[in-house]
Amino acid sequence: MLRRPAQAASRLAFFDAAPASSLAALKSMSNPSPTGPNPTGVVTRFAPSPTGFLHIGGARTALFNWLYARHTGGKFLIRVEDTDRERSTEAAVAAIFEGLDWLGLKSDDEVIFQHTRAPRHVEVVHELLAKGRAYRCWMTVEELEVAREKARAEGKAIRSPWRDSPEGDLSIPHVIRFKGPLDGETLVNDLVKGPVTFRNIELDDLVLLRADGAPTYNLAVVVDDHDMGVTHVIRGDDHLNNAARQTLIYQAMDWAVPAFAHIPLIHGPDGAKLSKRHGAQAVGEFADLGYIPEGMRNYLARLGWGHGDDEVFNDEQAISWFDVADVVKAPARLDWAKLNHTNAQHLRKADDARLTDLALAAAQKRDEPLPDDARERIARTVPEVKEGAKTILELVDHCAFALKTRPLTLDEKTQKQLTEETVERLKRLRDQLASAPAFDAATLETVLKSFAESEGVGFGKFGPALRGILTGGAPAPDLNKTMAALSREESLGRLDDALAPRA
RNA sequence: GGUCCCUUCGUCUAUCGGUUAGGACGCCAGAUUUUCAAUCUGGAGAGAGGGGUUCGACUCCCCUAGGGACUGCCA
Repeated sequence: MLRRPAQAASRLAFFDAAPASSLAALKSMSNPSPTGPNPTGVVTRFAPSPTGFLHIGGARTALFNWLYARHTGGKFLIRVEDTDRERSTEAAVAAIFEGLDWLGLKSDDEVIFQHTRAPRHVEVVHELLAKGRAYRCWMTVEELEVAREKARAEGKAIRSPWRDSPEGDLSIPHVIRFKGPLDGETLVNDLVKGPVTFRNIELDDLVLLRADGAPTYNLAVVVDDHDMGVTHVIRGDDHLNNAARQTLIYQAMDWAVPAFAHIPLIHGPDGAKLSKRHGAQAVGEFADLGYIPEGMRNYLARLGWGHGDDEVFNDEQAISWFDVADVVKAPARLDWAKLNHTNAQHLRKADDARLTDLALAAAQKRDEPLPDDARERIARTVPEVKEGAKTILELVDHCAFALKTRPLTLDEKTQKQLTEETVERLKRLRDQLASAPAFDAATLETVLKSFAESEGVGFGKFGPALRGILTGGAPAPDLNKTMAALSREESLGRLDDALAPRA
């Protein structure tokens, strides 16, 4: 049932490579396995059409393909479906690869650009013609419209009168259609939906080659999937109907039909098809909102697929557990709250240095000016605040208190708390802090506790004032952590600013 | 209109003929408390409706309703 990838290799070699302008992108996007063995023979592919950004639903489709390939020890390939030259743009190609790259999904072989394979597609069409499984059709647009209306009224598939008549004038532009069987039925044994049968009479004779000689999608996918040795076609369930038509083409060519897995689309929180009004759609937007790739992968994997009670897991676990057959049949809704939670779980596990880089980059995008030592400040603060942040953007918010420069302006609430008694007490605390053996959160916790004890008061007597002085009212973690994040010098400085006798 | 797909707490899911229908997010309450979070404990919350099959149905079958896809010389 499974075709060896080697069988496909020779075919592909005969086509020219992608446009030079895209070569750089290709290099970075492909990650050919050095050895190349593929014991299970599984080959999956993600085949986006470059007419826009990488949609979150497409990203999940890519992820499922990738997970399944990894799970089976097979290959994951990427093919750009750009047969529609009018609508395909290079900007879109770049955007899609940027999204995939961010998500960490790379092709195991060179990326295929479908339009470069047009000669091969034409070749196959001529084979079908020779086999009597395709025919030339000179129907005009007007004729088609009439036929379509009639077919719709009768509840039948559209048929061309040229199907059974002698060929017309070859010099007049015409399309080439597939000659589908009129009886029997076609079974699509879908891995997700189960067996689905279509009566062949319902399936129309789809156009294989346009009047301008360009191949159409339904033909190109079949030829490319076959030539690339794709064994598992995992794609959106908007293609379920196409699967039957495509199966017919495989059969006409005597090619093995790949396994199909049609996964449901992702809907917006209200259950409607995901669109602009639901907030983000493009994976790039999720990146800008401060989600991190591993959090996104985890959330996306859990959307429409589950493994018992496991909610938060890493790639290794996802790979070992994932199976397309377990994908849920119904469409899932995007849930921002759960995305946030999942992302937060991964954020807290992420490396501090990496988070510092991400937070700094996000902070630089904001309008507020940053101190020269912003990186150092963020680096000190990240470990103390990352557990409370759901996104990188929130992480930056939580670093804000540390990015303020002296002297801080104290809010009214804090100023009111600075009674003579409190000021004197904080001065005593200042001395304790100055002589603390170390300035990490753990040490400071001890210092604060013993100070409160020696003063014979609770934290309530000086905590709020201290906090106000240290943060200027910005949200911050526990006082000991806040001071550790600020450093001894900055903490004492902020205290001195506030405790100095007023002029 | 026709063909096809889908339907368990608000949301994501578990269950694969016998469970007090489990978990997670969110929500509510409490704990903690030096702000905002985070954290911990507890709670409310579901098998679209109707028929079958069966000793027994969320699970199998049929119908209805609702949602969706396709029906292009788009992909």
